[in-house]
Order: sequence, then structure tokens, then C-alpha cells
Amino acid sequence: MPASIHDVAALAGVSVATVSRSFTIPEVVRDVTRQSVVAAAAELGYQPNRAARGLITGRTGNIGVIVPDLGNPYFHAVLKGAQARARRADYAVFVADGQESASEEEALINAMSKQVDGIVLCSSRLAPGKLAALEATPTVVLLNRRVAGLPSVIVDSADGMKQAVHHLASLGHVRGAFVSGPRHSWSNRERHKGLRAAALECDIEVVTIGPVAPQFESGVGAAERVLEAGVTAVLAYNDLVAVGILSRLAQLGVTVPDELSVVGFDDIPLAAMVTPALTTVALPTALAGQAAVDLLLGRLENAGPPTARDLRKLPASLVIRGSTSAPAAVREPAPTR
Amino acid sequence: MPASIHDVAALAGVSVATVSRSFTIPEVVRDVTRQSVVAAAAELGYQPNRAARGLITGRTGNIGVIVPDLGNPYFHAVLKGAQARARRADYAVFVADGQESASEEEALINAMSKQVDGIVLCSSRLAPGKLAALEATPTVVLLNRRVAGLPSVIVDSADGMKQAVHHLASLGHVRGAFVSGPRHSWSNRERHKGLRAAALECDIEVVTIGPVAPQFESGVGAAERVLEAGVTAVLAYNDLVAVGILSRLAQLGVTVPDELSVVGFDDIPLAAMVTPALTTVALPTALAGQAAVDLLLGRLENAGPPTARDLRKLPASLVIRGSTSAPAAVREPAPTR
DNA sequence: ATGAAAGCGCTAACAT
DNA sequence: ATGTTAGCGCTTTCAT
Repeated sequence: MPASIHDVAALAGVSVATVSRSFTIPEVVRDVTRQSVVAAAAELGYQPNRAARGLITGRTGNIGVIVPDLGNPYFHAVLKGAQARARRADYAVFVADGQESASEEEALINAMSKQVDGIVLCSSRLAPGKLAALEATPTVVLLNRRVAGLPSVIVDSADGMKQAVHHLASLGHVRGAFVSGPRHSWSNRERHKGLRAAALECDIEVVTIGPVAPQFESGVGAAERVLEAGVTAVLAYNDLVAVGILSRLAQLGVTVPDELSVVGFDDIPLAAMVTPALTTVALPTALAGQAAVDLLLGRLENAGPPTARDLRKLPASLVIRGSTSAPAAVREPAPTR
Repeated sequence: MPASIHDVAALAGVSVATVSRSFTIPEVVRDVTRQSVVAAAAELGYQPNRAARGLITGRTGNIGVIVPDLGNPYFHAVLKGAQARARRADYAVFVADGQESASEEEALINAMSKQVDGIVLCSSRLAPGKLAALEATPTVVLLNRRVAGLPSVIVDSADGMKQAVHHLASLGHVRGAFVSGPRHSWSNRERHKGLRAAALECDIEVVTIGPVAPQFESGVGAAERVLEAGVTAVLAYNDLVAVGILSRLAQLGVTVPDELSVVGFDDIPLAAMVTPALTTVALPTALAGQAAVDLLLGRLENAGPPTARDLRKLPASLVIRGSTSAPAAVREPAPTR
């Protein structure tokens, strides 16, 4: 039987209100009084009961994080960042797996909403209309998604894609392929947008392959289509797909980067573990998770209308590893002529 | 403002007690009455407030899962399994990252204990003494760890290791290396134990390298020591280490499996993604997560003393992929003689 | 089978 | 600066 506020009050010789204040608004109680309260609490091992507190304040001290797939390494760093930031503010975090399904995600939001003060929705699979309808209860912050009226953290993946294309162009590539991600994915549209813009700037021709599911297997399946496209470089929707391509290429005896340069996206740990290590666009995932919780906590404090500060855009940056090089045609000029 | 039990009672024309009973002990209220209550609740979108319920029942409807490292792919499947099982029983799950630190883990347990009915402790880094002291509040279930008095789910990794060694022996290997995991890790001891037993059975000589941290980088660092050991096969503590070895080997121009066979442990998704794909001991991770929650929920219901059913041992199984083959000496008999 | 009423542990007016 | 007291929404005796 854990100690209650009454036990502490009795031991310290004060009222329960004073005990409560000593913890929630310490500045209004006299130093000596507070110290005796704290001492009594420590002696009894007292910890305020969150349920009781929540009953009256209407707050739970919890936040929820919903990701489309717990198995996707991309979200682990997000989770870790979110976790760390939340714990620093003494919030606990509920994690749930939406299983890449919009309806499951909606069910999760409903189930969660009574038990959390706010939710971070990562790469939501929900339709824009549904998302906009969420607005109120509880507070929601979007990650990797932009919808009017909702605070969100996004990564400048269009710019990341530009960096990747410029890298390829500077290497001498003039024709590349893009293995596209899920058609309705916001991230995919952003990446594609950056790609088209950069291709124009660099005068690179790009053929699109897909869309495919953002998984390893998709890359395995797409590899031969890339080969048939007659390109010297391929940009994949994400690292998982890129590694799938790498894997199939190795099987086929196509050497990377000599015969084909491969670029990924996300910079998940896996990217550095394969051979050759993957050149990829690094996304500040842990930072993003942290920023999302930060935003959420901020909106929980001052519940005014959304402001400009409710949109956080994080930079992406290209990480050059071993899977890209100049195309064969450039390094060994054609003997003809 | 969400509907409360009073609103439902008023609408259904009954007392709050009847509403409460309609949900918690439906069999004691008349069918017609209950139906009108249910209808009223549905109309109002009523959902019992968990905090209020918890205040009186002393239960939260939450469980916690603590893992040493959210970044370790091994735990994702565990998490996913735990999640799914918990949700089916209408429990929400808190997830926390112990950061591979015993003290952090202890802090987490304390912070969590007031908000959950039970905790699943995965591959706990806590000393046995600390673990035994946990016994009571709240209910704890261990995963990948065995301590007297605590319910636990373990995987038969000793047997998995045996399968791996027998596989190697049948291929013709007579001398192998084991890259050992963290010295005090329970899992490492189990694996080592299985290894020694099997090595004796198969008459294989095994040298131990390490211990090393269970990470990719450790494998990278260990690769050359493996080479120096003059073996034809290496068993790594886990897949991450094995893939690190693979990566360094590729850099050094050592071909796998021709010059060296490599075996991992865990069968994380990564194992199938590298080239050559990793032969490894598959652990039923999702199942383990599920079983742990199952056990926890079971103990929450009938709070008797621990029984034999409180220990669940899951089988491991070898998955043979491309990183193992007969040693060169066997395929191409030495010309001498 | 149902209702009335007493709290669970805490915070927030309102008093003093 | 501190104490008194009224609930927060719910479950659970105890009556009826």
C-alpha cells in the first residue's frame, strides 16, 4: 500500500493542500514548510498518484506516438528522439503500430485519445480530410506530413533529393532512374518534386519506375527494370528499396558503383552496413522525433491558435559513401572517335 | 467535453451504478436495462474514463515494455508482438528505452511502476539481485533472462547454437571462432554453453574472440582477429556483429563463404538483406513478445504464487542462407600427400 | 435487479 | 502562507 498525500501531510504536520502545493507550485510555500514536506515524502517514498491528479487536472502526463510500422528502421530513431524529449519533460510515451493501414491508425487514435494529452502522428496514412477533422482532441502533431491547421515537423526532402541529383550530375551522369514510393505518400511527392526540379537544373534525364512499396523486396523486384532502363544511376525512394536493388544487382553480377550508381534516402543504420556502403540522403530522424514532441509540449502549454512556429522544417543532407561514382562512359571514354 | 457516466445514466433513465454494472458485470443487470444503457452510451459516444476507474480499482489498464535499445532491430519484432497481444486484451503499452544501462533501466521501472499494471523487461541489464528484489510491484515478466521466482519467456538459444555448430560440422569444418557478446549477458552465456556442448559432440575446435558489444562496429573490428585465428568458419554473437564481419571481409577482399563461413544469431530482417545472405539462428521474436504479454496478463488475473507455467521456453531454428559452405580444404583437397 | 451514497487520491477554489 | 472543502468520474458496498 503506497503512501498517499494524507500520510505525508500527517507526518509533516501540515494539511494535504500544503503537500500538494509543495510539489506543484513550490514557490508559494515557505521554505521550511516545504522542506519538512519533502522530507516526509521521501521518508514515506511518496509519489503522487497520476490517475488521481489526472482526474482533476484533465491531463494524463502521457503522450502517444503512432507510426505506420514498428518494423521500419526509419521510425526507431524517431521513437528514440521522441522518447528522450518526452522523458525530460516527465511525460511517458505510448507507442502504437498502425500497420500501414489508415483504418487501424484511426482506431488507434480513438483508443489512445482518452489516455494521452497529445499524439505525434508519424507519416500518417490518413486521408487529408480525416486529418483535418482531427484538429481538436487531443492535440495532434504531424511528422513527415503537411496539413493546413495542424502543427507539423517536416524534413526538407525535396532539397535532399536536389543534393543527390547534383552529386550524380557532377559525377557525369546524364540519365538516371527513380524508383518511386507509394503513390499517395506525401514524402514520395516531395521527393519526386525535388527530383524533377533538380533534373531540369542539371539537364539530367530521369525515368520513373514504380510506384513500389517502401520495402527491401520492392527493390529486389525493381532491379531488373532499372537495368532495362539503360541508365547509369538509380535513386531509390528509400534505403530499404535501395538495399534491395543492391542485393539483386550483386546476384546478377552487376558491380556497384562501376556499372551502376545507387542512391538511397533516409540514412538508416543499414545503409552503412551493406557493401558497398550506400550513398544516401540523411534525414535527421532523432531530431525530428524530438522536435515533434517539443512542438506538442509547446502546444499543450499555451493552447492558443496555431502560429508560424508550429511548422518546423528540418534540413536533409547527402552522405556520400561507396555506391556512387562516375559512370563507366566518363571514366573510360569510348574508344570510338 | 466528453460524456460522463452521469450523462449516460440520465439519458437511459437509470442510476450511474447500473451504467457502471452494465459494462463491468453485465450478467447482473437485466437484458432490457443493459440494452438501453448501451444504446445511450453509443449515442453519447461514452467511453469510461480510465483514470477514474483506475483510481478505485487500482488498475491502470496499461502495461510497460522496457528494452535495452530501441535502435536494436531485434526488439522491434518483440515490441510488435507485445503490442498486438496487449491491444487484443485492451491494454495500452508504454515503451521505454533503457539505453543499455542498468541504472537507467531501474529509473524507468520506478517511473513506470505507478502507471502500469505490469512490466515486460526485455534482456534486462539489471544485476540478478536487483531483479529478484523487484518481485512485487508491479508484476514483472522477464524476456531472455531467467531469475528464480520471476515469470519469464526464454528462447532455447543453446539449442539454436547446437544446430549451427552441427550444420558447420556436417559441412566439414573442424575449426571455428566464436565472437562473444557482452560478458555478463545471460543470452551470451546460454549461447556459449550450447556452443561448447556442440563443439564437444562434433569434435570441432572453437576459439573465442571478444567479448564485444553486440553491434555492427564490433563485427567490423573483430573481422581481422577472426582471420588471424586461422579458422574456416565464424559464429557471431548476433546478426549485427556477423554483418559487421561480413562488411569488413568484403573490404579486405575475403570472399564469403568460399574462404570463410559466417553464421549469425537472431535472424533480424537485415540478415536476409546483405550479400551473401546470412545463415543464422532464427529466434521467434514476435512470438516471444506475445508470450511475455500473455504471461503478464495471466499473472495479473490470478495473482497466485508463480507456477511452472510461468516459464515459457521457445524453440530456435537454424536458417541456412548463403554465408556458409564447405571449407575450401574439403571441396578442393590439398594437393599434398 | 436497481439505487443511494461513500470514497479512491488529488487539486483548486475559497477562507483564514 | 496555510487550512478547509468540494468535487474530478468511477466502482462498490449497502439498502431496497
